[in-house]
Amino acid sequence: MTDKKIIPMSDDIATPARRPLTLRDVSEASGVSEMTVSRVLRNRGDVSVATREKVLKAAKTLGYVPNKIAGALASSRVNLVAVIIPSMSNMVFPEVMTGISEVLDDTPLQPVVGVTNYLPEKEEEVLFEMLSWRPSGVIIAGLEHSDASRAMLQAAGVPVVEIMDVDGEPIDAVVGISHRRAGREMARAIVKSGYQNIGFLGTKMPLDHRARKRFEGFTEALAKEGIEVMDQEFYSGGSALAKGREMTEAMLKRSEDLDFLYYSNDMIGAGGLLYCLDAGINVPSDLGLAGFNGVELLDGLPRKLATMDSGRKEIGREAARIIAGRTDGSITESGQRIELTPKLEPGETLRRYR
Amino acid sequence: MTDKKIIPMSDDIATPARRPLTLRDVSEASGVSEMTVSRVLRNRGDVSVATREKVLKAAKTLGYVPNKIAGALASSRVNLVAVIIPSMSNMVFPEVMTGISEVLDDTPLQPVVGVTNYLPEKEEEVLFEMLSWRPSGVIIAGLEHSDASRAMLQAAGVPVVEIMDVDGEPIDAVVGISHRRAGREMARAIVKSGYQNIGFLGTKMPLDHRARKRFEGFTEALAKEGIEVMDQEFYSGGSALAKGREMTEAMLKRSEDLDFLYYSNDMIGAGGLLYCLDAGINVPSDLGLAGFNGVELLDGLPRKLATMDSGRKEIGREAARIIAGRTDGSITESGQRIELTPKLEPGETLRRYR
DNA sequence: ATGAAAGCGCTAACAC
DNA sequence: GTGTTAGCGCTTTCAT
Repeated sequence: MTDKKIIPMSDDIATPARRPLTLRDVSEASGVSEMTVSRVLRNRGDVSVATREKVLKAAKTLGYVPNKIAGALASSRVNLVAVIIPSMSNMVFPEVMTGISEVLDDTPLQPVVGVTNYLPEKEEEVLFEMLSWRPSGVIIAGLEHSDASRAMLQAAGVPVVEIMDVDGEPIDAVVGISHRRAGREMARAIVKSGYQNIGFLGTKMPLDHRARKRFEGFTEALAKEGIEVMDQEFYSGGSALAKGREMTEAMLKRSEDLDFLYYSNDMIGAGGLLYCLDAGINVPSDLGLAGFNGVELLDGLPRKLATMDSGRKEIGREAARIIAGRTDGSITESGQRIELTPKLEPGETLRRYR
Repeated sequence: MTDKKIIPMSDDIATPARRPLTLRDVSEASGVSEMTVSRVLRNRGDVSVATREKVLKAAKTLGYVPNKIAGALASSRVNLVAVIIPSMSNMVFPEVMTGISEVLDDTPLQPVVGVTNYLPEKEEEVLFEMLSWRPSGVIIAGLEHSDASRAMLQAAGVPVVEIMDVDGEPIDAVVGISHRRAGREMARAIVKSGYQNIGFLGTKMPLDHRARKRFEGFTEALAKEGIEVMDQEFYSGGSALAKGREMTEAMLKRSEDLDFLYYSNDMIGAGGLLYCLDAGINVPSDLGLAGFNGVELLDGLPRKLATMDSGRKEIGREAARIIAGRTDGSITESGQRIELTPKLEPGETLRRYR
């Protein structure tokens, strides 16, 4: 085998399709008009089985991927739903997304996520960016938005669902829980269980309006019982579990009389719980603990933390249902309001609850 | 004041802009041609300060939001990067996203996420959907794709970066760690620490190729030392922490001689650790434990779990850098390969390491 | 520094 | 059942 044939590698073969394929390519390959090709590819209108198959075959062999940009411009229909949330890394929004996806998966709609990091300016940016894609609807966390953001949402001319929170004035539809009420109910449950000296531990987040509202509801309900929060501390950054641990230790050391700690989220609550167990503190008889959110992630802790389920998945589902319904015309009204009930989960860190 | 003027509320005022505003509206409002308005709004070309301000003012008062659909079609430039990942709910991909966003935030590019749930068919769907928006690049988890998916990626004519894993044949660029090597190194560290009777606990996920490769590397390295995995178990669904707990208990009960447990991820590892501490098992002297991923979330556990950092954020960053560089022309080559080194974090659950 | 014309790739609306 | 025509709202290109 001395004389091997040398086959030059053509660039055209090595590098596939520089120019993305268009309908026209499929049209030419199948000998069917662009319009009919378009019909086949979208399952619109009547097309004979014969041509349909010709087209499908051509599209497949060419590897045609339709250009939604052009389609959207021509039809002024964009099957995207903008979902704007403050953060992706805590446990709550992934669950909301799950709920949204569950519902949208049965529709032509697709969620697109934007993250604001709890910053109003960033929210404006993200919103502007997303609206410039002309989505079919917007799902946005919270009721507090800058004037500019509210104006954009109003002018967008598409359904807007504000989620998570119902304490405030919605722009259009709203799905969530009352965080004020959640705070109040937790306060009542704690007092009912016989605790009196209550500490609060939370995130240092002036822009986390929902945490703030819970705290307000909490202190308000305590005030009605003549109780004041005995000690409080706020953190920012770092691992929530570790922070919960540290803050709990610090607080218990400086305020020895505390018999209950209310955490603004389950993760720091879990950290606190782990600290208490390590330190040999008797939970819940000497010290009660409660968090917020009801994150499944934490099932498996030595003791189940008392918490209040915020119904995140359900919120996502309901919001998506509203968008889907109003997009496909099955819902014609606007401004719907769905208030879910936060559910107390007493767990094992709340003494003789009831 | 008996004769109040009654000002009828016009629909035009109450209901803002049914029709989204166009460049033309801004043009008319400002008395500047559409073309110049476009230039101002994109900071392209020379425009006199006077007209620039006229235009900006008109755009702002009208509340104009540009239509990217039209812009993208006209310019055939879409500043989106498709990011395709198997799951959003575990701790790993949110971190990858953080890395990606960090880098893309300094560019005009924007990530758009699609989730495949570890299903190849779903991956195909999501990919098709995303490519139909003609993104500027694709970041996709893993090296295993269906033929159709590979074909689409190849034909897309945009930079493709496969992330997380480097054990296999990339389509174009690749950024990740060798999971086989991660498994091998963990095996060696365990043996070096004097453990002999090793159990494995993982997810029942035939489609999680990276977990599979780790396991393969692990057993391979053990085999070299003449050691076989003594017991193994796989779970699916439920809270990872709780599952780790249950599985650990079950395994330790049926295989009493075990002196080490290797978990396929940190969450089930943490569950196992919590069980052991509850059960009064001496960790790490009687039983060693290790997980995988290095999730910061778990800092704050009673004992720091041995793990191997998979460098998720860095992977995200590097992938984004490649896409950004190739999009803006500062990188012209393709097919780059970046292998990061998984870093062993011995924590406190690995006896006399070294 | 500004404007006019053409067209991106597709679909709505209307023929046939 | 299939084809033709005219845009969708922008940007490119070329003219002025």
